[in-house]
Amino acid sequence: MDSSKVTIKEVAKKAGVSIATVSRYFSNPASLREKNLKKVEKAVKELNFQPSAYARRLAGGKLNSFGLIIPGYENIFYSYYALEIIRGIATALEKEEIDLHLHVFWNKDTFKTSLIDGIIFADIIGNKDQLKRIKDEGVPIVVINRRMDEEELSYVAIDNFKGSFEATEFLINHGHKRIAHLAGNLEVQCALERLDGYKRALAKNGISAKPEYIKITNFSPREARERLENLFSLSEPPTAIFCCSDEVANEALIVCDEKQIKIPDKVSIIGFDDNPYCPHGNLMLTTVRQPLEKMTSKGAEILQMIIEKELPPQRVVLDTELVIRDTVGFV
Amino acid sequence: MDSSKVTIKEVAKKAGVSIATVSRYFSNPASLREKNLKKVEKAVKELNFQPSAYARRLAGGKLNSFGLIIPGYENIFYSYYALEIIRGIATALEKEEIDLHLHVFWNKDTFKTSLIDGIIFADIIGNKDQLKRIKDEGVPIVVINRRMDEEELSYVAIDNFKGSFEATEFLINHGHKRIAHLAGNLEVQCALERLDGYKRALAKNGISAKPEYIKITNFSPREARERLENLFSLSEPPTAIFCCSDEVANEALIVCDEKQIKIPDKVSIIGFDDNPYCPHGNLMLTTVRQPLEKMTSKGAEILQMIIEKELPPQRVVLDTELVIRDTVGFV
DNA sequence: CTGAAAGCGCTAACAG
DNA sequence: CTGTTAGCGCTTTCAG
Repeated sequence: MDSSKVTIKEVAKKAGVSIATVSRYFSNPASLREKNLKKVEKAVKELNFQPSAYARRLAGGKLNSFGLIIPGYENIFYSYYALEIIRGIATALEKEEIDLHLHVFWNKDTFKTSLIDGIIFADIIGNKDQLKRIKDEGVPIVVINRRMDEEELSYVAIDNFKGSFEATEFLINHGHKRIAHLAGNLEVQCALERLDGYKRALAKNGISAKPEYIKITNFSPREARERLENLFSLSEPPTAIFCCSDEVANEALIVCDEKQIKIPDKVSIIGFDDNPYCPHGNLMLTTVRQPLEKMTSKGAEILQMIIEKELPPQRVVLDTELVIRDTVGFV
Repeated sequence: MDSSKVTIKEVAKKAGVSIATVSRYFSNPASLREKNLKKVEKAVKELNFQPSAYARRLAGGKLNSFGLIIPGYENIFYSYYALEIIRGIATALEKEEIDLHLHVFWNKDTFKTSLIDGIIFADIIGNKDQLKRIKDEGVPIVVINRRMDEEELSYVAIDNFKGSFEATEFLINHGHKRIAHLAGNLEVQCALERLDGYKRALAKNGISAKPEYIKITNFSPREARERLENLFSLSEPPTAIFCCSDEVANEALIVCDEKQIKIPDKVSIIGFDDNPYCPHGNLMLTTVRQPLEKMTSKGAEILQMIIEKELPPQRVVLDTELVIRDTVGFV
């Protein structure tokens, strides 16, 4: 029953045709005469033949396998974000019978491009050199969750600036003036954009951004907790906190709980992500939803297009959506 | 800069040696003369050469790529479980510079075994035929999270029976007699084992298992909610609920919250998983922790061993650990 | 529409 | 220790 060695040759023999015909059966069945088609079909079935992907690739074909590279930086790989990306891409590719070759970039660039037809980068954090190398090899690439205008590259990003701007204005429209921002690591593009959106909204509405209201958390709940302690011990504590992620916002909810600070009466909170894994009791978090699913499906789609026909870099920026729930009140 | 076409031939030419020598440089550098080694090294660097994984494989080498097949059944792929498996395997393989080829089994068996050196199955649910086919092809296999004693297969499983038994006895030792069980889908082996453990603990302690206390939830919080309503409307509602997963247990906590049923005073609850994504406000769930990380690392390790040298099926069963927190009280 | 034949890039005997 | 050579399984001209 060991069919591991079934090759195109045996199929050809069994079907009484040449191996070229068997090959055509897979690549262009319409070009076969009805009779031969049937014969090959039968032989393939009986031998349980599956063409070897690598031999195929070696001979110039496709592997039907996309790479997905996720930065290991700051445990991004262990975050909700990474999870959604993996799911989204896998789900999008499934329809096309394309497999996902998952790779985490820790610090050495060990990715083997010979195992894939194209690559999706989930953000670029600390692996710019890798990106360059792979690009130089001529491998089709799509970058996700990050604008890449400086390069000749396709990307699908999210308008973090706008999302952040809207969220902050939402707070301002509720009468808040003392608005803090728990920012992410500013080496990460989206964190920077979110900070910018926040600042811009403040500026536009004539509120000066106080440095003591801006805290870097690196997206980590634990660090967020420290910054929060800080914020609440200010002589003029903020009445609203705009957080770089739901995980951070969730930590804020917990800290407020502990301190008996009533939400949204005393403090308003907005998150970013719309992460379903962050439900805090009965309080539903007001947050900025990222269209992660759309981003991944679009990314997968673009990569396929690029591979199919040579195209100029495709650039897509997706809008976020403010999801209004329970954690913002009027001041 | 397009190095996509750099082959072993060009490296050989540049280094002034034969392609065989270049090949040896990668497979067994120690066999080269110092001088040639240096020459090849230099050429490889300058040309930025990376051997083609598929050509290598075709010629009898390894791909250094493991497949991971996750059943799509009942959205398992979208669960905490799947996430942990992916992370665990990817992390374990990273050290060995082995890549992960991720594949979700939805309903068609489309997995291409020619893209991997070996396969890890994350449970077998609805894809027994696929397992059989791949096994027949002679591909090295490890099954994770499922005993496979009926087959000649390696596996790393978890002792669900024992974990469940201990949890139920823990409840009994707290004086509970009316203990309900929210079970998972019984087509899933671990769900069945958990139910068995529960029944056995009851039996051992002279408590008869009431059918109305055993509810199937399919691991779904939404279904759990319905069953819970059911349970609480019984003339003799349970004083303790042992749940098949933390997600289900979490739903139980929420429902109790809504119904103002005090935990653990009025009802005790135990989950299964120790899923960090299920924190319910300040109440910490008492639960059975599964050693998922150990399971994945062990699985990856075994697969490597099997590939290295032909071994008889390796069978490992890991213990769970009861994590005592806030949700179980005396009756 | 079909078959023969020339590789794709690499490994692994086999000679030297 | 190193080079030569015969494939690995498949695709793709090129004739027929």
